[in-house]
Amino acid sequence: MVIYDSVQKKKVLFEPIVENEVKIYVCGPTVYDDAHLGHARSSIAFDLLRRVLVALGYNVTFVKNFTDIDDKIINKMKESGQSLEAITTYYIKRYKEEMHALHVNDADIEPKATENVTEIIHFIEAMLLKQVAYKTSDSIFFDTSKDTQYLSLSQRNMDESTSLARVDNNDEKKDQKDFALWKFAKVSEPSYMAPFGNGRPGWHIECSAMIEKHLASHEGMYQIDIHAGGADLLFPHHENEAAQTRCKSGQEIAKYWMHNGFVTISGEKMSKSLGNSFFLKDALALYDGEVLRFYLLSAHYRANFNFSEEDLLQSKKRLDKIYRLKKRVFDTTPSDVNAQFKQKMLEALSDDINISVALAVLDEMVAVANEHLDKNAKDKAYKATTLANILWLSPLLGIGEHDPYKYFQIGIMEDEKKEIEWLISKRNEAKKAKNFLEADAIRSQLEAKNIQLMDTPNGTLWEKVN
RNA sequence: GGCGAUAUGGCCAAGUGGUAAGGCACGAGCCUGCAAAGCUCCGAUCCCCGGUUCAAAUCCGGGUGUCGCCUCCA
Repeated sequence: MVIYDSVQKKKVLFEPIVENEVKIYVCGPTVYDDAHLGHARSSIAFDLLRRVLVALGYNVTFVKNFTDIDDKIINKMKESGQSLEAITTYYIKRYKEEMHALHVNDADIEPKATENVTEIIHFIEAMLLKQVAYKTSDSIFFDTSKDTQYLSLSQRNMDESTSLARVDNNDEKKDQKDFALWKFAKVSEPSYMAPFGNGRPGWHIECSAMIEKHLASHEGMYQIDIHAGGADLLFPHHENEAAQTRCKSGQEIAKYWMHNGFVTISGEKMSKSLGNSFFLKDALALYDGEVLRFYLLSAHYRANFNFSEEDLLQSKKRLDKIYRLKKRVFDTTPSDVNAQFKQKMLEALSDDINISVALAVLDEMVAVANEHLDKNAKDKAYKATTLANILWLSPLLGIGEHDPYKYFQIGIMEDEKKEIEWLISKRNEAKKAKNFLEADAIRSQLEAKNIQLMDTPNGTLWEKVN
């Protein structure tokens, strides 16, 4: 397996710290609002990474957190009058439902910041003891000057060109770069008891603490294999996490870093301030989750992804073809996966998740199978292998897992189905009587309802088309 | 202003030194009563300029465009 390490800025051979064991931590969402397409993209990207590593035989431990205490959530509390828990519980539930619709598997561990405050406090205490953190009147800050490696992750230079006075220079921070580990309690804001003063954790500290708790081996080894997240997290979030863990433990927090590219809409990044967020709930109301997954999956995870409905519908057609082939071979019992197909597929995915090549391998398999079945419709052994190929591939990519007949009938009610089938039988009678005018009239009638007919040797099939 | 990506046929998108994968759309054909589905065939010299090399989309230099990070952010 080769992956692109976003700190080394190149593809490197992936070698887990402990043979066959892979520990991955992905930065999850701050749960104060509905998830958008960007969350979907990131989740899908690393869900695929996880599936590939599992397929390659690794024993993967996958952790994704929920940030459930944060300024934005507190703002939401003030706006809505709801409790912190009510807000975060709601959005976590929504998030998980939407991820399931996208066929994103749950992480092995899904820690929440609020459930790890004790660990966070211990972490901060250790840093205070090592004097890499200091107290001001309202916060505890990390002292970036104590970390000689600071900024090594994002490789930026803030000393000279820090004329970027865009950051408000207030408080008693020793240095503009220092960041809050703990914010002391304010009236009407949630807070936790701590020996150094009641308050609540800053953003970056939770990940360091939870990684240590859930993934570190506790045998003096704090480093995990892969730390992943959106490209915007590299700085400052991951930089700060790395600094914290380095200063506390003397070790690097992660061996490899992976960052996914953004989803843009009309070429612009989605953001609150631009008001162009495309929420997942809205997307899922319009498109099937699997189609959305396949679309978001179809470009390399590091590339920026410009969302467009037109491209999504193009992408759907590609998925349709897989399901049509599945339909063709669905009545057989799967045998063994074609070894060459399997090898080519894993080869592509092992190259930093080269999904484009992987999908090309899949398309080739589909085309070759269709061609073969056109000429040898009764080749049961071939059908069995083809079905095996599809059934092997589906859980690897998280697509094509549905009943192929049902896939083409999404959104069709039972009584509607009966009517369609009744019309089809009427059309077939007309066809038998060579009454093609009537047969075509029925077909047009169905087409008007977005029902496409296909006459095959095994009878007339129908699909709902967009 | 600093830093980092990226620029491939109508659209989406691989490929990082040896004469451009794949998908969608388009066109032609096979199949079909006709369609649909499926299959076959058909299209690009890779943003511009200069350089290195026997050989570059692929390396180097200089431009231009687009996007992102530097502030919460997947």
